[in-house]
Amino acid sequence: MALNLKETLNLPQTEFPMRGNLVQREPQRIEHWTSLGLYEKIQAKNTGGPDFILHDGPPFTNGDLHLGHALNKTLKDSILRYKWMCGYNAPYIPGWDSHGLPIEQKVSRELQDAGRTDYTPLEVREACAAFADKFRKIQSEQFQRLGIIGDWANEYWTIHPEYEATELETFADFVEQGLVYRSKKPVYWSIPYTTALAEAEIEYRPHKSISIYVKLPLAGETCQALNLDPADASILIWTTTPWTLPANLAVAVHPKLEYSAIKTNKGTLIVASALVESVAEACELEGLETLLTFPGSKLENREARHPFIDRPSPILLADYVTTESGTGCVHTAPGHGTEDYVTGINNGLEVYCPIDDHGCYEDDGQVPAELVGLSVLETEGKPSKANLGVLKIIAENGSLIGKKKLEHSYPHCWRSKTPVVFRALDQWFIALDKNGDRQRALDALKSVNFIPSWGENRIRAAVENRPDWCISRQRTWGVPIPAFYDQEGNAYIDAGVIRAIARKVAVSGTDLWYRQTAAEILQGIDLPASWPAADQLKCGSDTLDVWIDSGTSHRAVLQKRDNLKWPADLYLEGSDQHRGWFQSSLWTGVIADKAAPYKNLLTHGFIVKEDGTKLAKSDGSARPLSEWIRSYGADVIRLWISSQDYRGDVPVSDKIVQNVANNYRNIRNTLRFQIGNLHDFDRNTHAVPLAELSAIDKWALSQLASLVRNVTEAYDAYEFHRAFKEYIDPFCSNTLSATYHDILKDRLYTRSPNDPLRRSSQTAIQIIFSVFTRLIAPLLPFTADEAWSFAADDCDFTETPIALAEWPTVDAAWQHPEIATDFSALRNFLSEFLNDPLETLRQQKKIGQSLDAKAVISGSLNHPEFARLKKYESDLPELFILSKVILNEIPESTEIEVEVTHADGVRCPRSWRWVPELIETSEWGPVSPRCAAALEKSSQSV
RNA sequence: GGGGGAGUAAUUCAGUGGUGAGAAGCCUCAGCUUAUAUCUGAGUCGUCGGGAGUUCAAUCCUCCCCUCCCCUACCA
Repeated sequence: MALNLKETLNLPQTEFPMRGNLVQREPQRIEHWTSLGLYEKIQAKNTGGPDFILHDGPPFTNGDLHLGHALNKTLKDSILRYKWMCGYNAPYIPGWDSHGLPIEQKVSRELQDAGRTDYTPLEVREACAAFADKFRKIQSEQFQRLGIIGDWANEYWTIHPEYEATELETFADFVEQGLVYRSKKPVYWSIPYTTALAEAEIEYRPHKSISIYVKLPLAGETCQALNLDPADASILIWTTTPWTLPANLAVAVHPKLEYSAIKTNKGTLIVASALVESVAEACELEGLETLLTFPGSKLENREARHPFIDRPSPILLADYVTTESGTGCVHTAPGHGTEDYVTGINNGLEVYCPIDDHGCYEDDGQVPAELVGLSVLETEGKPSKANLGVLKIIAENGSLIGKKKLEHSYPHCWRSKTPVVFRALDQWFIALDKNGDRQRALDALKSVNFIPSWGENRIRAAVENRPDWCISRQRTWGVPIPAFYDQEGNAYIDAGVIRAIARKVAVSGTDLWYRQTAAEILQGIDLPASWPAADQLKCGSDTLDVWIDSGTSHRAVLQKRDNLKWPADLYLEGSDQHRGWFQSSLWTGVIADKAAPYKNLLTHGFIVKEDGTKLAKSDGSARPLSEWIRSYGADVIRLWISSQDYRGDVPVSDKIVQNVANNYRNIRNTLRFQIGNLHDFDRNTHAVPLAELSAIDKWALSQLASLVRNVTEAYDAYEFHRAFKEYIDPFCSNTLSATYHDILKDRLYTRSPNDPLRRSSQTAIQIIFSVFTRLIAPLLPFTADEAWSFAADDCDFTETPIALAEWPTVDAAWQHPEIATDFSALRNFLSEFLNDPLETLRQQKKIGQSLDAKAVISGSLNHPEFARLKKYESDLPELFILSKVILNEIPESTEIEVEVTHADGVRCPRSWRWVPELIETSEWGPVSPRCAAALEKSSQSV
């Protein structure tokens, strides 16, 4: 009876489920890890090991996590899990960044929606703190759901009082070094957020500007000097920001460029000679006649008049003027541009900026009445009222002679997505060149290792190019700039005072600044002699740029905690952080600690759609992380991350993740097969000495040795996608599933439980399983731990999780180079010479499985391939999964000939192998002699 | 405008100056029913982004072009 016979086979037995059911089961494992205190156990295990400090970049706590967060934290987690298994002392302190404009904006809106309009700064801050706390908790849970292990109980947070205190102390260092200054300079200004912005808060987006050509009439003396008719002679400027015209104080020309005075139907115009043609086209000029040409230097000290305000606009020389676009005569508004500012300062012009905090023209007596109050802010791509107002004026007075739309990239506020304006106002800055800090920063980068290497260029460029750091923000949700002002508005700032305040902040947080008067804050603090009395002072209302918050983390965390050290071994963030956190941390490190706070800088790209374009909420491609986890489970998402080359952009789609889910299932079932076949194997009593293993098992262990070496090497280089795609996945599907396991079924299932060959293979499987699960544990922590539990304790949740295991190393006894070479050659022989004929027989319905066939291979022992076959003659039926392999020696032949036919004899109903004859057994009926012996042994042992 | 990265099977990744460009995988067919929502075999799929050049020979080298991504910028 076949059914009875099936019961005599040693089939795999395991409760390890074929399907992971990850979505439901993973959370249970997290609970188990937490209740075990897994993180603490790992730290305890590795105390005294070599240090590896990965410093976590703090995500901003203003919403749910998305795949980008998952990419970042998963990479960190995989690295740390690997390092932990390797014995490194590597504490992981997750961090959070919570100050800043986006939260404040959302909270303000919520307050307004609730009908509140009169809230105090303190109320806003409290609401912001509550908001940040809510999302800190949500994000923490979502990260942990991904399997991220860390010291979640001792996370760092930029709004913790001690953290804020360190930040202020760092700021005191800056002040002490004389780097902090206050100045009226043009800065990026976000109108919706009514605040200055830093470089890192700018993003370039396409923008449609109205570019205009405007005549500025030349002063009489200038016309005389050039011998032009004062009635219609003007200098022609070009600008893409009409609203800056009221702030025009000068026109800049290049001293060495050639300029022409041209008679046209729209008056006599001065433009750069090289641009006459393009200007004529853009302004539809006719009847051109060049009156004279001269170098720009000839215009020095000459004067034009503002096109609609009664004041002069001197002509100045500047080297940056080009003939790439425009007219070669540059509209200069020192309050609205960096270069304009410099030119203005050099020529004694006022830093004039008649725009208020909300982007509206002020009534300063100079701005035309019809413009006062108009906003320069563009909404939904429509021209601003200010632009329209200016256009109207210059169109009416005839100074506008050309107008053209121009699409170009323009700086925008990263949060509100509106165009920023350059606006000069009093702000705090950090001087980056004063003490040679920029050069020190660049030097410090030389000692940093970049992965990938091109990261160095990126941060180097950011450091080289950034102007002095504008650090003041007109916001309340942040760390206040500890500056005081007297009644005349003079600012007072002092390192000693700041440090004393920091000590108070360490206890009560920076709310202190908003709760107390200046006199109260300064109570008990010695003021510098030059300061007025404390009761004469007011607290400033600006807060520090949030990049100082997060940029101080290495000081607030690495330097303050006993179990950490400075500098970090590794920072790992998205490539946008080259100009963000990487850079701000570098500056604070170089200024305050004279060195970079990191030794290695690893960056990853961004998640994009399958077609390489950005994710968007509108088409559903920007789903929150929780949805992905709900669909696939954390391990599949993690495996997807591991399979991607993160150095570039990382594409994602359901199809892509589903492909990875296929790989996942293959790995899972391969593990299941191994666990199931080890159910009756006790390593201590059944293991066969490695030297006595059968050849096929020695081959498998050789493959394992290569795998360990290759995967370890890939992990050391943080190249998870190579580890997985190049080594782990092929090992699993080719080496194990398609080859080794397939071959082993016969011996594992049909031989008696204690048969030496069966025990030999179980010995090898046990080793492979133990090693393989550890190799994948950093990538697939849930599945590896689940399998580990079943194998170790035959339960779902072991008390000694795989994360506590040691990283596997190669045992010299696994290596059998000769067998490895021979067997791969023999398997090649199978696929090259045997599979085709087998498939033909199968198509002809002559055989089903390959065990129904036999092969006759003829050749000479002089032929190396035939000699190799001969060498492993007894292994061949197993290796080829045939019932019989006959080697037919033909001494003189030069070729190997193969004949595959249906096997002879009768089919054993138990092992399905064809044998010459069956033996009758009393209990089981006729079976092959080998099966009969196996059955007898089994019944004896029972 | 400048700089960097990338373009190889639906997809994710390998790879090499030289006979038929690989792995996984998708799809189709078949086998097994003793890993069975698993496993095995076979077939299919790519003008190796386009064009030109160097070479006996190019997917790989050179040049030009196209597309995508990132960074950067004083287009005033």
